[in-house]
Amino acid sequence: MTDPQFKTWQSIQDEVLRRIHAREWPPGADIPNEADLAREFGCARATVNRALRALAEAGMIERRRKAGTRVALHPVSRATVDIPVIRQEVAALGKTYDYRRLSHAQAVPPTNVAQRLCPDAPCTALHVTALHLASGVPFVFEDRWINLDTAPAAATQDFVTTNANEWLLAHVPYTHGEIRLSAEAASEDEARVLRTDPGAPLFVMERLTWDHGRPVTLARLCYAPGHKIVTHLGTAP
Amino acid sequence: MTDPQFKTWQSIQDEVLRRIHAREWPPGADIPNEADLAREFGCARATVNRALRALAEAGMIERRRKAGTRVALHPVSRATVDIPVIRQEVAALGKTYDYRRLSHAQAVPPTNVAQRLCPDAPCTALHVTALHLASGVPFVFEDRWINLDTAPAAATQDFVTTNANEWLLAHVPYTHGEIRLSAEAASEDEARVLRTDPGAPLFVMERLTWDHGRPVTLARLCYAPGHKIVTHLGTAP
DNA sequence: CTCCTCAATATGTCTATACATAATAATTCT
DNA sequence: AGAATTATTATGTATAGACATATTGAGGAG
Repeated sequence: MTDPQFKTWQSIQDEVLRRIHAREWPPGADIPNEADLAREFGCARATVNRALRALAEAGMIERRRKAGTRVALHPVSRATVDIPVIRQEVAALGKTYDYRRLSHAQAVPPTNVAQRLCPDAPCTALHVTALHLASGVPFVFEDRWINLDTAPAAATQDFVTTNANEWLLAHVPYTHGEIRLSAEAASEDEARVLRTDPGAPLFVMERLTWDHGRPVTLARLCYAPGHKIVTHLGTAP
Repeated sequence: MTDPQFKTWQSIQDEVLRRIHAREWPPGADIPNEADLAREFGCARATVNRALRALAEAGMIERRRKAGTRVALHPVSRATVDIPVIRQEVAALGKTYDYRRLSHAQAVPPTNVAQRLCPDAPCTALHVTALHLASGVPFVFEDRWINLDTAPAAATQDFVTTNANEWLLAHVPYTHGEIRLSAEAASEDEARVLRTDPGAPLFVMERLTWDHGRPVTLARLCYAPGHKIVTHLGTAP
């Protein structure tokens, strides 16, 4: 049953997707193993592996050693979000970027922050608040805590001219992070800084980054009203 | 300079990341080609390719044929968001899922919808609004348009018992999509349906899916106040 | 000087083979 | 029977070699 029309891993990926959509392989079903598929498609196992691995990364199928490969029961679509540095985000809008530091102090983080920034022991932290502007208009209000145990070099910076995110990107590596997105009503302070009304719906992004299990920084970014984030599903943009 | 300590593509990825963080290869710099790196690390070129490809997918480096590989100038962090079917989202919260269709009609989409759902020609579309509930409490208000030229089978469905998203996932394949996230103030209608106050900050997700260049459906999902989306940066969750 | 063609080059992919690893199934021991 | 050990199996990964493909840059024609 060697079919010479499937030569590239992309074409194999397409054929597998077709069978899933056509319900030849319904959700939850096991699909043949790589060796059998390679024989059927008339290609090397590595090529089948490449195709199936890509589909697994996209969340369409689930793979486990020995257990085999099965079609995902609930096709979780996995979207990728590009999160640029704010300076770039502003530049992409064709506006001029400006940055203003509002406050800067070493302090003991409040419990809700400490819980995530230093869950194990009490830590010293740097608290920085700042405003990012797009052509003079408030764009993002940033409220950031930096764990000085993980990033001691940050203590030497006052972040008046250099924004904290860019400095950290350049000087403190991180291995992984977590981002929480939500909609929240503007507080009195946030409304004043962002020049909007208290209660206005704000897009809020909370970022917590880690370096090999050690928390680096927790940033809360409040976007001015009207901000949108665009992400993509599937392969092509 | 063959260094036998780099055997797996993961270890090579780590080493490349280390050099990027250590500024041995600063942002924007070209990095050696695969063949040279393979020689340096004492491994096969395919192994280096695997490592670099993963880094490129993560947005850390940029690769172009002939031009070579360079460290990304602006380290856009690329986060992956898992977007489950709402039924699963509710189930994951330990609540019981319920679905209620509110309206259903074939109609000519308003211009702002038509612009995205059928940019080329006027099209017939199906308009469905529905409410998703978690343990009886309004969870998501859905306002969806379905392009009947792309998905004619949808015209036979009334979506009273089957929710449109799940039916579409099961019957109409899509190749890619776009998701827009924003925070918006609840309108009168939205507030009434979601049992909240007009002006309350709502997390809004607009999804537009395509099948080979043909728009399938445009869905606007308004989450009840308090909803958060969590995403991950880097490899490990 | 500009446009075009062509060769050089780095990444992209495929193949065949081999071994590693995780997880299950079968078997043996207590 | 129940626990511990071993075998089996499908995926995960590494390798060397080959060819494909996109781009760039140089050289030549107009």
